Amino acid sequence: MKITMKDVAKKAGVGVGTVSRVVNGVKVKASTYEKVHAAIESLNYEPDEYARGLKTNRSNTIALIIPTIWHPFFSKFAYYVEEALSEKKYKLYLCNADGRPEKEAEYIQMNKQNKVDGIIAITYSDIDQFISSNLPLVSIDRHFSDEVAYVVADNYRGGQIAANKLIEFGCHNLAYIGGTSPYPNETNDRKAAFYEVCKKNHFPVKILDMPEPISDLHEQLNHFLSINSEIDGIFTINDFMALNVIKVMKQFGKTAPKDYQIIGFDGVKMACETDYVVSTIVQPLKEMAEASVEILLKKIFNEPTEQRVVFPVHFHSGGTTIL
Amino acid sequence: MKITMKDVAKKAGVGVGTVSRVVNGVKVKASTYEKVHAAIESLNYEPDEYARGLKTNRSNTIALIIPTIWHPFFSKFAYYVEEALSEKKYKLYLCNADGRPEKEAEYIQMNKQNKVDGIIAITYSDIDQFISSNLPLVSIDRHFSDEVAYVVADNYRGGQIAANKLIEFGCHNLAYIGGTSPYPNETNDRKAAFYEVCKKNHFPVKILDMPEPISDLHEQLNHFLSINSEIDGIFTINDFMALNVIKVMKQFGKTAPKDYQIIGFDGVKMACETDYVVSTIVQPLKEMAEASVEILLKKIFNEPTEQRVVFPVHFHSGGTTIL
DNA sequence: TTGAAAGCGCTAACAA
DNA sequence: TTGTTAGCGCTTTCAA
Repeated sequence: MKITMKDVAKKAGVGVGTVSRVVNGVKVKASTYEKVHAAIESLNYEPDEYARGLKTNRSNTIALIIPTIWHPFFSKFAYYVEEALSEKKYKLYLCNADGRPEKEAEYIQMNKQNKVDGIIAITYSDIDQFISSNLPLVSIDRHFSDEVAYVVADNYRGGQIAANKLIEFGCHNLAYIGGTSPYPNETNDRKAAFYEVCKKNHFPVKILDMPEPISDLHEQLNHFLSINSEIDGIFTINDFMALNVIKVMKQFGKTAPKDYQIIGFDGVKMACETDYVVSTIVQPLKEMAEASVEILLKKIFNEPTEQRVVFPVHFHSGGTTIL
Repeated sequence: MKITMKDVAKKAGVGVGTVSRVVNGVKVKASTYEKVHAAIESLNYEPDEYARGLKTNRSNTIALIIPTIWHPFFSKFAYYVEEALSEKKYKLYLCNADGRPEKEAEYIQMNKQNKVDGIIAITYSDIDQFISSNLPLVSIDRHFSDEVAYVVADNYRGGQIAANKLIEFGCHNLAYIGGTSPYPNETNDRKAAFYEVCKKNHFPVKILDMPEPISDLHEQLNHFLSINSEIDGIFTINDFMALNVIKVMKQFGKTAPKDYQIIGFDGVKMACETDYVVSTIVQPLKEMAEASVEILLKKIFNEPTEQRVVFPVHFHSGGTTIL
């Protein structure tokens, strides 16, 4: 049998309202508190969250929508989001959307169903239609509309830093390698900034920009790198692309940083205690996760909040550049 | 204003019971269905999950407790658990317990609060006290009691395979390097099996077994490997330990598989499309995740189920062995 | 300060 | 086949 407030009330010799007050920390007479508290303890009472949620329209739960948790960038982000939420007594629904916009839509619907109070999303699919202006939503790396808050790293600055570092490290023939999502997001700034800095400094720069989803990545890299064999400084859209490039270059007998240098983006580490896997432009994911949570909670409580927060990035060597 | 069943019923000119039937897929007259369906669509009605949960005592949610999502082994597991649950229309609460048993306990309590229907846990802390026999719980890699189901890889066989492979690959001086959790789990079998096979084949074998939490890992490895410089075949408790060993060996000027060979355990890959990072004993994590979900759902529905499922492991080369 | 009571939106038993 | 209704366990208003 399930213990309810009624049981506690009867045992303590008070009304259910009083039990509710004690449970919710509303002030009651000290002696009443003692009685109720004792009854709760002895019955091992736990409030039913669903009954509470029905009354209050609050679930104390938010959903995190990401492409896949099985990727160090997203799992690190999820890690910090969960940490921050846990501190505020919020629970986290995990959604691996992975190219299924209908799954994203489903979680967004859950806001109307009272199952989630808000959503943090890293999404590259076309879900604009599902996003209403009164849905508490924080988006990462992508701008939906002026009503949707978003948190982003300084992608533009990142592209500049990458170009400057490669030039500083003595590269002469630069290249950018990346993919472009069909739905615009701010990661495109990385390429733009890189290109501009190269041009401004009169360095030749080749671009390989593949529309996503990318097929025959390996082949395309192979082709691009073989017809442009003079390339000695590469900037990639992210660290995983850098790893793929490194693999292809190895087949050509080239290793970094001896024969060329390469800088990725994201600052991927496998886990908390491990090292960066390539030289990279690091996004402050912890801070970004915490900011997302903070903004989302403000939205949920209808407090005023920033609509766009930009975080600084920095270069970190991972052994694929000379420094 | 929130749209409720009452609104739908009024609009469709039926009773709320009928709306409920339509929503839950119970058979009604075709014409009634049409009317109700049309009303639902036009009002954009979404059932309140909390009201439903209050009645049914079901949340269609389960919690996944892991040490940290920011680790490819756990994030891969979480990925497949979420996939399997999503298929069954279940939602997943993510809990990074990370050495905080009180956090694990909190999620276990949530079962009583009706917030979760069951739990899948990978835990190395002392939570036996919180686990009652009627809690639907599936444990990974660890046996709690005969009432708690658990899913495990064939750790013993894994240790045997590792020893046999190293011997087959020509190693003569073997070593096991691992850590031991204060709470017993089946990963200890890896060491035992490895040791036995080495002994049976009359190969010398050195053991470095560090009690967790491990302090000065680097120093301990350094010491062990320098006083046992003859070692040319190493088996580690997991892939991350292998990576640490590789780092230390590099400082001694030794690289695998040229100067020694090393096999880890787990089969860690950073993400779906990437490669294994070391030669390793692979656990079939996808199958284990799916089995966990299946068993848990059976427990939730009070169906009979296995209490212990063991999965086979296999060797996979990741370049730190000659084959 | 507290008890009684009215719902929150839904499901399911019962009656029609 | 369908409508009516009694709660599920809680919060919160209103009186006392």
